[in-house]
Amino acid sequence: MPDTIAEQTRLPSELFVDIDRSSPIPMYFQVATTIERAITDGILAPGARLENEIALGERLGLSRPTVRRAIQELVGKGLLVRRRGIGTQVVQRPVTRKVELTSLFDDLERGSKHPSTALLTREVIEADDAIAEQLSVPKGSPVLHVRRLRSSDGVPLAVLENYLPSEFTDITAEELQIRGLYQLLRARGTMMSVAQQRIGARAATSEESRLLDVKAHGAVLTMDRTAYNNNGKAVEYGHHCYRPDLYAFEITLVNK
Amino acid sequence: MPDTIAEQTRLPSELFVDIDRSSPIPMYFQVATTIERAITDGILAPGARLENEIALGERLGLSRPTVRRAIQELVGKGLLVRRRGIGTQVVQRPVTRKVELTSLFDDLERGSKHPSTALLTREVIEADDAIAEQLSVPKGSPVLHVRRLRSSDGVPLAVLENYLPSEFTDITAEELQIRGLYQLLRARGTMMSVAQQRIGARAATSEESRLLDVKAHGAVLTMDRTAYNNNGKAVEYGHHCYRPDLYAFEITLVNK
DNA sequence: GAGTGGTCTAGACCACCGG
DNA sequence: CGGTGGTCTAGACCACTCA
Repeated sequence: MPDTIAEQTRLPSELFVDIDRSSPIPMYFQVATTIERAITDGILAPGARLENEIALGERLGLSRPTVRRAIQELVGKGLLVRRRGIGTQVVQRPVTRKVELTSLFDDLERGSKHPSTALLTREVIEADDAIAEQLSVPKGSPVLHVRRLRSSDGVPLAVLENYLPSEFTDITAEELQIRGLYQLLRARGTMMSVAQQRIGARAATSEESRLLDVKAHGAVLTMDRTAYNNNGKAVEYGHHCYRPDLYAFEITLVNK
Repeated sequence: MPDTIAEQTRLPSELFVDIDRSSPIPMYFQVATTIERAITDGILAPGARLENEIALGERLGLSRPTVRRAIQELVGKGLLVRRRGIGTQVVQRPVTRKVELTSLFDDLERGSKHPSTALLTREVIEADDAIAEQLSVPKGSPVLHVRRLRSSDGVPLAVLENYLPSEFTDITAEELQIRGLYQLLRARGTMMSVAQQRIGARAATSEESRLLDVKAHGAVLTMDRTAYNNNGKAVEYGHHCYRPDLYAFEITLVNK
């Protein structure tokens, strides 16, 4: 059975009543979120074919590039697929989208869980070779070393070890207790822009198995990350260690 | 020390002599790869500030949207960061970009390692609930179940377990021996378009520790993936299991 | 041949940033 | 204030797919 062309689904115009030309939110973004909601609400069924860009643009009073960008946004999220000469379709997803306990680090703080953090270590040290290289600072320059235990609903979830360059060595233990590291950096005007992560696994150290309540030499999930601010400068290096039965990373890959 | 504005680096025009208007390769792509090469070659140093879009476009005889798209391509790859009112800068990277044994699965086949695959199982089974859901096929419909041991330079690296829907049940054991699964699908006209991955860790089963030469109940890195073709249809579900001392996933995250 | 997405142009106005 | 990127327009031509 070769590919059959799905019936084109015309989105009801009522969906788009919320788009507001005078809003500071870009039009392409408003259109993208509207279509995304139509997908998650089931108005656009999995496999359904979308209207073409031109027609959609005329209905919305928007130019083709703007509509195109909105659609491209959802292609990048992995919700739509496009083929030249064919059209745009909704990706076929499993019906039950259960995600359980899941995915990337910040999700925890957005989710309905109650995260808490215990500060294990806070010290200013001199950067050794490895840290100096990761942060692009001279060897021996002062860096803040932080070690925390992150829990969710009282259950220990991860041991977080981080190194920050000298401009952050004044971050206090009190600040670290109440707020996440990224919130602290954001409050200081540092916006994360790019991060490189490396996800792996290994056996737990004896301290990790004690902290995380994992059996001796049991498996832990690890993530090493170097993050850069919008100036291109490295502002954080972290080595994190997760309980594998409570944590996983979810990633969506697009195209090739 | 607040942000200082880096000196603007004007890329030598000689770099762009290769761009070819009549080439089928899009202009934005040619420009993007040229700039990317300038970064990796060190012509654009980490932290260097790029020419603005307009000026670059005039020099190359290209419109601003085209140049913009080229730059955006590299922002998406995490090589550049942009700030309104400021400009575009190269991300500060650690000088030694050693990646060791690394990253996502297909890399292995592109790399200089010598991959080999041993077929452990090939059978057509009826989809149980979990498989049926992942592949969006009816429960009980025939699916191809494949289990392989992937090695690199003779060292066992991963146990790969895959399920494919009925249109692929005719894939033979011989085909699986000599070519990767994705190459087989591509040869049949199936292009992967989107994939959802979930990366985690757990203790190895006794069979896995035997196959991968990992000690009993040692840690393994796992990846579950559902891949969709450019029609939005699920075409593969896989559960992979990696030796954690030889394998890790590298990811670059952009923006927020 | 008709319909689709992929690329490209030549402008325009705005928001944000630094000096 | 001038310079930057962020958004948007209204067209154009092409490559690809299907009937």
